[in-house]
Amino acid sequence: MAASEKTARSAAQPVASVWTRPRPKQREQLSREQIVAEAVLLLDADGIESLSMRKLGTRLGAGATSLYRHVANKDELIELVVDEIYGELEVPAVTGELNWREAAVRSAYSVRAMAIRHPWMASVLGQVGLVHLGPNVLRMTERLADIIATAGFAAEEADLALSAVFSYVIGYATSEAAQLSLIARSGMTEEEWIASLTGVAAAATEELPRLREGHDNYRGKTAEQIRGEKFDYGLQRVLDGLEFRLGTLSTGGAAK
Amino acid sequence: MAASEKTARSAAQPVASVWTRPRPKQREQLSREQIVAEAVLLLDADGIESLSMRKLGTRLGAGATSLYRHVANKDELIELVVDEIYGELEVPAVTGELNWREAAVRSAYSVRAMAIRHPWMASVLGQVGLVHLGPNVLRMTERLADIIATAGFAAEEADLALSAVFSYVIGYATSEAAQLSLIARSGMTEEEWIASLTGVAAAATEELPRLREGHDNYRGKTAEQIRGEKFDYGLQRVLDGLEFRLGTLSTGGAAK
DNA sequence: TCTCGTTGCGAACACTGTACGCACGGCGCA
DNA sequence: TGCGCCGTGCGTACAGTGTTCGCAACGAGA
Repeated sequence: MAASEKTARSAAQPVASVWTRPRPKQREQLSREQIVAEAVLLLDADGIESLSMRKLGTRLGAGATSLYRHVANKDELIELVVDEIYGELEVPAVTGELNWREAAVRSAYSVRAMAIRHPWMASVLGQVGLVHLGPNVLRMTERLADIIATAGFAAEEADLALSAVFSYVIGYATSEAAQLSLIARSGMTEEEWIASLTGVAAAATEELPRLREGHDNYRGKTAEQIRGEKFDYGLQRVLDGLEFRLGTLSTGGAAK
Repeated sequence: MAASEKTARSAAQPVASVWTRPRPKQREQLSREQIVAEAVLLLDADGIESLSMRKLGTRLGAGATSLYRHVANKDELIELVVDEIYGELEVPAVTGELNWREAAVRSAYSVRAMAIRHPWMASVLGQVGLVHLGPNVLRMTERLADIIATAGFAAEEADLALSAVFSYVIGYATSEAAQLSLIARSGMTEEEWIASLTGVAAAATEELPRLREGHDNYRGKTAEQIRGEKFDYGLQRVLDGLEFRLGTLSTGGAAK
């Protein structure tokens, strides 16, 4: 729109009247925060492959290349966006009423909710890694480490334990998110999608009895229920494993 | 271009000699297998963002658009590539000498090795999901389900247990792979990269004591050792959790 | 020998990320 | 008040991208 204003100005109205002047130009400043926020909106709405600098620019009422005054790269923009999203996570502190396991469970569910809210994160995490440490990522990691430490892990083991839980949660959540965004792109509901998929795979699974067994137990539950139960089951097993390890530590036996 | 070549040919060399003939044209048939294999080579060498249809075409001595005779899409190509890589996994069967836990460990290590061999898989898995079932993915999943089943999980729980292990392994391996490919792109060695990173983050971690603690325990080990130990620790905890669950099942108590 | 389906491929289109240089507005200083 | 400068927006341009379309050439079958 800025373009049309300008060409109209110079072509149709060469006279420099006050009224046809370039328009006070608004000059409404862009800001990095604004850009990141709008990028999140666009990503949530249309997914990762629809994020282009030009589209983002016009959404902000700005030219495409204006963004580069506030952001070095598209890659840098994505890093900022990732950290922004990590800022949404709720990692509770361990208190008298909330033991470490409950705190860990809540944090895990917060991560999963984040992945479902922003399914494009799945495609982005594999590219950017988890290590590009924005302030929010750092803060969250610190608080998670705190939960693990209060569980009773010594400093040299806490990092390992944290990585165990986090890997499970991220692995499950990103798989789930990737699947959901795949479904969304297909335009079906989740149940339709699963039906069409099992229909196609029925022939293939004939000589794959185990998979067939697994799928038969899902009757009568919504797909969302299943996903939730699956997540919780794995999470409880991981935490069980860590608690078991704590037990062997306190009784003096050093496990492998 | 073809037009100019052709006119040049017919103009400068109107005689239809055997040697000046249009070239037997080679016509060396492309095949889907060839294309996928070359794509894997290119991905391994230069990473995901260097995979373009034109580049892949020229590598195969073919025009860019010729590939579309054998592959519908770039997306479809990537699906094929993913399945191809899954075909590399070694998932042993449970035997008398190899109990389920050992078989699971070997499978897990095979997945991790795959992710390190092909770090671009990390960026791709988040986009394509794990569900786009090529034959190799199906076969592997079936064999993993088999391992879990022989562990003693009933049909309705086996799927949950499988998902737990798989999520952890995928989560860890993709994080690791993403980190490694990030390092590779930076041109440093892994140790240099870590050093530069901790240097930058030193100021930030001052008020984040837990993170600082964690990092101090890594002295005297190579980065590769650390990654390996971390992976193994989490894996053992997940398997511990599943074994614990098996115990509560056999003694009759139904856990939450 | 002729025809037909299959395959390769050049040209073209709509987009992408991004470098460059110009124009403009507000701010500090004379 | 005037002036110059710096930060900002943005038009233009370039090299690449995925993909479509239509043409040309080939091998096989009639």
